Amino acid sequence: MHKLDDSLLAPLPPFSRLQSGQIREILDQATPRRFDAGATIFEANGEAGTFFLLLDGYVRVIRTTVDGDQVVVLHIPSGQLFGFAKAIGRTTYPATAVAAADCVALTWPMRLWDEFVRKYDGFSTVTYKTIGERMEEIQDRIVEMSTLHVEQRVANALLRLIRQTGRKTDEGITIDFPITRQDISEMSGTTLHTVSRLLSSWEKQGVVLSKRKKITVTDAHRLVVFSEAGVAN
Amino acid sequence: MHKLDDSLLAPLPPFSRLQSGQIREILDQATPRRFDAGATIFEANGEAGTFFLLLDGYVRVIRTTVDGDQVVVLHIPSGQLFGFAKAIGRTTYPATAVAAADCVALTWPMRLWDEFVRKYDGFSTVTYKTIGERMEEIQDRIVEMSTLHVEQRVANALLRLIRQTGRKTDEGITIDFPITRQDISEMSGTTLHTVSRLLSSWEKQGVVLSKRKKITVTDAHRLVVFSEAGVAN
DNA sequence: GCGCTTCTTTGCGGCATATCAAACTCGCTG
DNA sequence: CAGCGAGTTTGATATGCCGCAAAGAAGCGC
Repeated sequence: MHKLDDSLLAPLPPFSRLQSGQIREILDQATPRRFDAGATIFEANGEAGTFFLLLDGYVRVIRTTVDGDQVVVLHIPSGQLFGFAKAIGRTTYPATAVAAADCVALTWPMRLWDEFVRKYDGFSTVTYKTIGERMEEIQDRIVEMSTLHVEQRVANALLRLIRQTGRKTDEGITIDFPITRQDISEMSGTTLHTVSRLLSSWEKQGVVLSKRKKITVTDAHRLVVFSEAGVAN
Repeated sequence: MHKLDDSLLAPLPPFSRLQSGQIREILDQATPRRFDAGATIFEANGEAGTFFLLLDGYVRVIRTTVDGDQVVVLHIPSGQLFGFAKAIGRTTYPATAVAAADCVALTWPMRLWDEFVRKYDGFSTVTYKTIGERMEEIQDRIVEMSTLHVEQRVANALLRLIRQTGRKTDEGITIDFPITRQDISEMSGTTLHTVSRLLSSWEKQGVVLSKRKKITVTDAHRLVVFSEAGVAN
């Protein structure tokens, strides 16, 4: 394993206010890890012994019900900290994290969390801002689920994906990791069948372009219309 | 306004580790305020100039959609801090807070937040624990909304209410503030009609007892069964 | 290149819930 | 205590979406 470079962390929000010596210190205590797409990074209610910084890839945070249904709570883009149970006064992880794509992450033992918060200015501020944003997002989800129809929710899920994890291509904006109809149904509280039907219909209308495990939004504006329009189609 | 007593705060989690002198300090900077049931305490996206400690009553946190639908995000019981936008890196409130019952709260200007966090040991720890708990509750709601039927969601909403804001009476556990079918429908993502039908049916079965704006759960155990049972009734 | 697994599409029927509509009841205020 | 508004109940009807079923594609390993 070659030595980790300072420039890896310097531009990221949690570390942006730190001096290069401090970043060195933090890096020296980190253990880099790889996760293959689909791998479980940590399990809900598991002992929270480690916190993570996602360097590359995407992480999907899910919860599983007693009878096996999965619900996607949110997606974490690279550059963000995750698994910081200690920051919210927990000793176990509140949800399961799986690698949505191949991932590279730095990991630290949780006991360093308090030390980081104490020693590094801005570290906790930025983290709590992230928590606030995630909280807002899941609140939006509740409002959506309570008030919108399936079509609108799926449109919103897609819009959220391209906003957070989208990559521009010449055809439009594509979701940067393999994602199935099933995944999208778990994000929007519906079934893979309904998602498939919607995507087919949207594809016919030239709003999206989809292959197996691959979705590209070609006309985000129209998709926004679908996410707002009530019953129309 | 008579002088506030130390013993008001001493037993509450955010202050439990503090010495009496510190509590005095905190109290001297507080402004007590009353809110009538139904009054708006603060508005979503409003300038977050104040944070609150609820001494008595219940606060309902809601979000309103563009077309006027309301969704209840959570209820805050007395003894908890709320409106601490600064703690999650915001300058505006993320949702609207209304008094579900007549309320008494202590209020502080938001600029004191950082000072409190710095000066008072355990203050921030306890707050972040609260945030973690609320986050978990909201996530549970998402899972519920995604996987459960209306009957189960309404049962869960009721159970949550009696757990968090319930008061024992000789007939069962009663929700300690006036609550309408409409309110419950806004908590469970359904309509007041459906809630009314469910409550009627449960009342016939002797599980709840309800008057206008008043609900008492007489058989919580059976209600748990409804919250778990799939299609049965 | 063949077969297997995983993912996707599409049709059909049923049902859980929303929606519409209207009457009823409670508790206030004048 | 009459009149009113807010909250509740209940029925009838409509429909969005799920659940079931089965057939296609697409990718992967052997």
